[in-house]
Amino acid sequence: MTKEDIGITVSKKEDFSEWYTQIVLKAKLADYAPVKGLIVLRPDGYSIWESLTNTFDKKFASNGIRNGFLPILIPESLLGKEQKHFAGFNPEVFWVTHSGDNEIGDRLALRPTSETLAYTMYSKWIQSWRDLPLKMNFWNSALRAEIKGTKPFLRTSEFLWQEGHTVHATREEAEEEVMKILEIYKNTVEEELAIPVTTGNKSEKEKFVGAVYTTTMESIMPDGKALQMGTSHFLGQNFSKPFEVKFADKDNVEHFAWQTSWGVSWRLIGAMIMIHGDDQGLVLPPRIAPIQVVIVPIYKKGDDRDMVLPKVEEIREMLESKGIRVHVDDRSELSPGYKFNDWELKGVPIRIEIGPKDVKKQSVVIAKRYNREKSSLGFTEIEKISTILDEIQIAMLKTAREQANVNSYVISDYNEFKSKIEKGGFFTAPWCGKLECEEKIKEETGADIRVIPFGSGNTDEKCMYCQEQSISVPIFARGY
RNA sequence: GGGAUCGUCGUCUAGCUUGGUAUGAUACUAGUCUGGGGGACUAGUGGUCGCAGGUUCAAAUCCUGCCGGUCCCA
Repeated sequence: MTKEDIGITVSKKEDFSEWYTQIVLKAKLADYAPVKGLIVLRPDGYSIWESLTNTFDKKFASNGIRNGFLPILIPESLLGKEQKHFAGFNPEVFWVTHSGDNEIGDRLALRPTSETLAYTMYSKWIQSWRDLPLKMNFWNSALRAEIKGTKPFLRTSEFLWQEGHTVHATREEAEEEVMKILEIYKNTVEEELAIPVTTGNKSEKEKFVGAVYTTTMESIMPDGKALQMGTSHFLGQNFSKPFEVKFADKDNVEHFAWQTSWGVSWRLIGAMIMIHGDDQGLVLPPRIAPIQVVIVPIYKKGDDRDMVLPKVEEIREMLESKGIRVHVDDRSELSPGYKFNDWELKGVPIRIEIGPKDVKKQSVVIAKRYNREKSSLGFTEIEKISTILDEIQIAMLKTAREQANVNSYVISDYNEFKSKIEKGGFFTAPWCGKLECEEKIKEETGADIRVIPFGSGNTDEKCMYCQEQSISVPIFARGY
C-alpha cells in the first residue's frame, strides 16, 4: 500500500460507487461480515448511529412515545394473518426451520418488520379507550434477504432501524400521528444531518404492503439517484381487524382501533456519507458528529511539550464546559500531518492545531472540515467555536439544498424525460394516476414515482405518458 | 431474473499463459533521530495463495463445485 492508498483513492465525481465504499471501509465505520449482504459496525460507525438514535429518542419522548423491545422471531401463522402484507414480504424473509436437528412445526421468520408481532401483543394490552393512544417505538434490526447489489448502509440483508407502532381511538388522531412523525423525521434529517428532503405520499404501487397509505421523505443523492429516507404509514384498520386490536369506547361499544407504523434506518448514515463526503473522506455535520472538535497538539522537545500541553488541557476544559464534544489526539507515534489527514478522513467538523508558535502568539489554528479552510483564533476567542459549529451546520444544509436544486427538473414532455433521466435527478412531471402508466414509465426508463409531494394535484396538465388529464405531479427518479 | 469480473501476509500487489510450496511495498514490533499536511534509518514478526474436491511424483498455477466482493443490463 502506498501513501495515497491510506486515504480515498478515487474521486467522488469520477467513481461514486467505489468512492462510497472506500469511505465506509477506510473511515472504519463498518466492514463486511462473512455472510453475504451483512456488515459489521465498528465503533466510529456505531457512535454515529448512537448519536442519531439519541436525537430521535428525545423527540419521540417529547411526543409521548416510549421504547420497548420485541423478539426477533415471528411465527409464520402470525406473519400470514394480514395476507397482502405477508405476500409483500415473503420473498425476502429468512426462515428458521430447525432447533438443533429437530424441525420446527410452525416455522419462524426472522422479522422483516414487526407489525404482526407488535399488534398481537397490543390486542392483549388494549381493552378500553383509556388504554389509548398506545405509542411505542422499537430500536432493533430487521432482516430482509438482499441477494444482489448490496451496499453498506444502503442495502444490506440486516439493518438497524427503529420501528414505531401507535394505536389510536379515531382515524383523525392516527392520521395526525402519521404526519407528526413525518415532521419529526424531516426536522431531524434536515437540522441534524443537514440533508434536504421532499415529503409527500407514495403511490399505490409503492406504498407499504398492508398500509392504507404511506407518507415518505425522499432525498436526491449526488449521483442523481433517489434515496428513501424514511416512511410513516397510516394503517387504518387493516391490521386491527385481523389482529383484533379493539377497545370499548366511552359509550361501551367495541371498535377496531386505528393504527400507524413508521421507521428510519441506518440508511440515513449512508445518505449522510454520500451527500457531505468529499475526496478527503467523511464530512460530519456538527450536530450529529460524535467528536465535534479534535485538538492536535504539536511539539518536539520536552520544553515545547510543557508549553503546549497545559494550554491544550485548558482549551479542552473550556470547550467541554460549553457542551462541545472534544477529543485530544495525543498519540505520540504519529506526525501532525498524519493526524490531520486521519481526522479529515473521519470527518470531524473542526480541528484545532496548537504548537509552540501558537502559544507564543496566544492563538490557535482552526481548520474547518467541510470547506477545508484554516484560520487563526485568539485564546480569548475560543468560545466562538460554538458559533462556528452552528455556522458550519447551516452552511452544510445550504450547500446540500443548492446541489439538490441543481439536480431537480420540472418536465412534461416524455421524450425529454427519457433522455434527461439518463443523467439522474428528480423530475417533477404530471401523471394521470393510473398504475399502467406508472409501470410503463418504470419499464422504459427505470424511474419510478418516489414521492407525490403534499399539495400536488389539481393541475391542468396532461399525463406525461398517456396525455390524459393528470391528477397529480409526482417526482420521478431512479432509486437506490 | 440475465451477464461480466475479481479473491495471494492486516492492506495493496508480483507470480498463473509454459505446474516444482511465493515477489515487493505498506502496516505491525523494537531502537535511534524526528515532529506545523500522510517522516527517516536499522533490525525483526507475519502468508502456504477464499473454501472443498479432482488431475499430477508435484498445484497459488490446470479442472469442477461452493462461498464472498464489485460492476453492467432487466
